[in-house]
Amino acid sequence: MAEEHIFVRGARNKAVSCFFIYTLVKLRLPIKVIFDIYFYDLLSHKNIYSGIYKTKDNSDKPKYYVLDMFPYPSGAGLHVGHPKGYIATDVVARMKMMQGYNVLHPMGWDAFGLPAENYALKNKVHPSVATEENIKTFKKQLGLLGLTYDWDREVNTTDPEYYKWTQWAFIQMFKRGLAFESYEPINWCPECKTGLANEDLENGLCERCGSVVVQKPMRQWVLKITDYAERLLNDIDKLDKWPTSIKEMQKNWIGKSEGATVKFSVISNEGEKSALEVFTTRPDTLFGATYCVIAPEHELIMNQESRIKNYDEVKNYVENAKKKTTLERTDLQKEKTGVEVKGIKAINPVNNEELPIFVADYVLGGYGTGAIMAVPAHDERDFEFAKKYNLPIKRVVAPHFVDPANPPHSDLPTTRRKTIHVIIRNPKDGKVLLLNWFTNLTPSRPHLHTLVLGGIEEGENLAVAAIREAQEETGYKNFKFLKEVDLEVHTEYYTEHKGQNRYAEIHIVELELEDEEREKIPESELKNHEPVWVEEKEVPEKLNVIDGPIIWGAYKNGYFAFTEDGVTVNSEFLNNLKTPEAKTKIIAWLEEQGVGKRKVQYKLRDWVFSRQRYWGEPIPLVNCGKCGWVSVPELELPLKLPEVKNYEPSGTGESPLANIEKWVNTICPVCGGPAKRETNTMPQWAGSCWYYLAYCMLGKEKGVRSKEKYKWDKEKINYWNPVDLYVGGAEHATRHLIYARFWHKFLFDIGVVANEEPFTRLQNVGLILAEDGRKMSKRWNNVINPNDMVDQFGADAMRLYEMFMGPFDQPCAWSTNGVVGTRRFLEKVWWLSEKVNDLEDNKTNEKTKLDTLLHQTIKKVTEDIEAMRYNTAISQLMILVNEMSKENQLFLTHYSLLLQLLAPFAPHVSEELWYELGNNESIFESVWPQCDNALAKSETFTLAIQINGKLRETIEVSADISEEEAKAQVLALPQIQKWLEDKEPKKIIYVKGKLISIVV
RNA sequence: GGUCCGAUGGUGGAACUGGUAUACACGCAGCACUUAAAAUGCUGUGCCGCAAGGCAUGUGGGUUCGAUUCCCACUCGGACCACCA
Repeated sequence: MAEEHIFVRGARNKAVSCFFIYTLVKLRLPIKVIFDIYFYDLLSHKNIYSGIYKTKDNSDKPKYYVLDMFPYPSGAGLHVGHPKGYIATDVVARMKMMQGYNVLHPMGWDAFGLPAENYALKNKVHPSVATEENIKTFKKQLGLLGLTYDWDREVNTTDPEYYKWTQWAFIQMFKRGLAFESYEPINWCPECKTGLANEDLENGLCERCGSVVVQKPMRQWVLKITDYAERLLNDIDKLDKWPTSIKEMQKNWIGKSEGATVKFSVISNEGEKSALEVFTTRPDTLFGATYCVIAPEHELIMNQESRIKNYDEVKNYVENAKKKTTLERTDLQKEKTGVEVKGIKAINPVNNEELPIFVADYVLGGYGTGAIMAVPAHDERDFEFAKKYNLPIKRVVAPHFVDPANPPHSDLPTTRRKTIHVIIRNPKDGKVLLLNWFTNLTPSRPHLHTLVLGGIEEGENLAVAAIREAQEETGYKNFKFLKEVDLEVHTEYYTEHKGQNRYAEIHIVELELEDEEREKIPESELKNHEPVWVEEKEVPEKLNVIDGPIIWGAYKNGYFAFTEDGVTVNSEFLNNLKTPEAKTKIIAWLEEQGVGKRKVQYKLRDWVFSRQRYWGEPIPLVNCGKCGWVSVPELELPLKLPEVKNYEPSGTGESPLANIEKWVNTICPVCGGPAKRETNTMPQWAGSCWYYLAYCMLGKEKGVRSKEKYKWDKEKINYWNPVDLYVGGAEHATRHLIYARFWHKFLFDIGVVANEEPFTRLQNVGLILAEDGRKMSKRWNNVINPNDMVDQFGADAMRLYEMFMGPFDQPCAWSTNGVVGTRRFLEKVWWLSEKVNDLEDNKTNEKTKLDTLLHQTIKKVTEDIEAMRYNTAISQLMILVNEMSKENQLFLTHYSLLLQLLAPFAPHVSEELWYELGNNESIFESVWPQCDNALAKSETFTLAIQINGKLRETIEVSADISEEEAKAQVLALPQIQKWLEDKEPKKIIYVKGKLISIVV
């Protein structure tokens, strides 16, 4: 009842505001007319809207479930940015309603959380009291906007009747081993005095309060979301109506990597053996491992005092690492540090090399096995560490290229040979000698430049080969060998001048020209290429072969960590295999030898599900000395949050609930013996994991009243789900949207929901920024309150503006001037009603220009709302209204169609005008207009005429003009003749319905 | 550093699978109504040029009869992730 009342008054008081009355008065209309316009339906039509926003669970109509991410009812109330998403779903809901769908569009409150609890701490009031107040404010604000929410289906996560089912799902997980107790060190926020999940961190800081988070080992409940990692990842591909950005973010967050574990044996100075297992995604580089690194938390250093020679040093390092905050540990500017663990060595299983073991905090305890094999040649972090501590770097992967300009011919055999590339420098002027290849030899590449290069002959060393090639190809006689560049490159290509496929194993040597003494270059060389001296800075540009940049880069900057795929070298039985094949082969070998196996690793961690705070769902478990952890019997649910005097968390890792002895001490539901309740509560994200199901569990049918408020009615749940359209902020990509997908998949597995994914289509709302381009915040004093906007311009103008301001999913700065614009538009629509002349209606069957525009508008608005391109839908409506304004009178049918198209955006004004036209039922009970394609089709179109790609003329032609006719008409035009200057057109391109392009 | 996205008038933005760049709105200017102002209506509004015309979609190249749209390189901005082996 209440909201119907608001609705009717909304139409009068808000959309048709005092401002409007003022206009009427100014126009000196008789007072009675003003009164009529303003109050008439309040007196007599109060009931025409009743019931249309009540959702029915049984209907012959197809269902449409449109959902908003429900808000946390904060004390600050809504600002103008919050309702953007709600307005958008409301537009869709209203259109779908008119299109004959049974629409569910509900709203609720995600009300557990720290702000309410902190408020309670400060003011000594129960969090539920403040929450209730805030909800009232929110509801009032939303009510002003004329949203279609069915408030009979309002949910609240803090309602015991609601969290009963949150607890129920937890118990199901517990029973299936998906919830387990853990003592791992976790993120601890000293300010909020609670443990946090990985998802609750922002750059190593607490997402709530911004405090520095520390690692603290403590007892906690953890949900095994990693069991679902593979399915959560794979099913992303099924979500074809989700934005790709969100899908990418989820993929990255789950972070699947495929690799292997490798067991290194560890041997102490005294000959004692143990093992060290590492995880690597590059088992193919095993021959290149030059040391191992373990995380400071690694068990190898615990209880090993006797074996580790420098135990004090190691212990000291580990202690320091523990003291570091997460922020310090992940600071990338920081240099890597570490300490060698002396007295023990790791044995590389593949070649029995003894490798030193380091402890360093660049290896994370919580990922993989907490230990790595370091391959500095092919990993940037290991490379950095190895450089710093002077550890050996052994290359085992060579970059591999296939020259795209001259790929090998598949019908020819390939000659493989060791090749030398020679960088020759003249010390006098610093120039570099390149070979310039003759164009007739390399027609596919007219300006080919290479280094001096050639094959290494049997028994030749690099220096000898380099000097020999340099002499032969350049004629200079005296060179000094400077160095070999530390890189081997493999390149495959086709030599045009020799007609062969080549596979070159390239070694790189630097020579210096000693003097200018020079012989004539042999004819055989000179017919292919000529040597040219090039300024050093021009080399990168000139050296235009596929392997040029990497070779020159290695020469200039020295060796770098080559982390890409390539070809394995220096690795015995793996030699000459490309990286993927090498991986397969080494994994097979490891498994055969029993020293390793294939392993898939995820970045996603298990979900730390305990909070040491008061305002959350109690975890429904009891601990019995005899039976261990036992779940609360389902019949006793909900396990209600007890009243407490002091909300202050102890900070010791116990929740405030621990102090309530009466509540804590209970009896074991299994053996009847004494037992203690779990005192941790659930995290804020728990309640939002299934709320979209709760809306479907609430429906109140006449005469059917269940004792339970929420009833797990599978029929109803399966009728409405999955959600057809889900709208909310992108910031939930890796939190709520992963948790909810996990929770839903679990519910699917236990057979209580029918589909595997909860949200069919997801749409992100772009943030509304303040007029100054910053985020709206009390801090900047730039918050705009929707209530003020509604008072000043009316709810419809505000709704319309938020939908018009830009693409829906993009951030956009607020502009109150923009609201003035949409307000003006609505007034134009209002005054158009004066021009409606129903007597003339339908008397003529002639198709008018307005018919065409109107039906084009129907098509565009329908498609645009469906695709959530509201800004262009509204601009089309504006075009239509501008056209209608030019007419002296309007047909009733035309004007009615306009109102129907406008209704989802501006429900108050449209409803009112609809009534003024003499309709007795709500505009939202009318049927959404259908586009008549025959009417939408234009009789003529503007043909553009281009000459040499430039627009020169446009002419209006009949829509069904033929190609020949069009060409003839165009060529006959004197303006066009002028451009052609008597020249014969080379080509005439005709694009139907668009243009003619003449090439002269 | 990685991944993704974006860059169009004074401003927010439009342009379907390559086909008339700047729709729609804001702002600005002029005119009408008014004693005046506001409101409203009409007209104009990318840049250079008297004009014919030329130049313009971050910068530089390429493909094409034709590129805001496709390809390559770069610059700037935003979002997310960030020592994940």
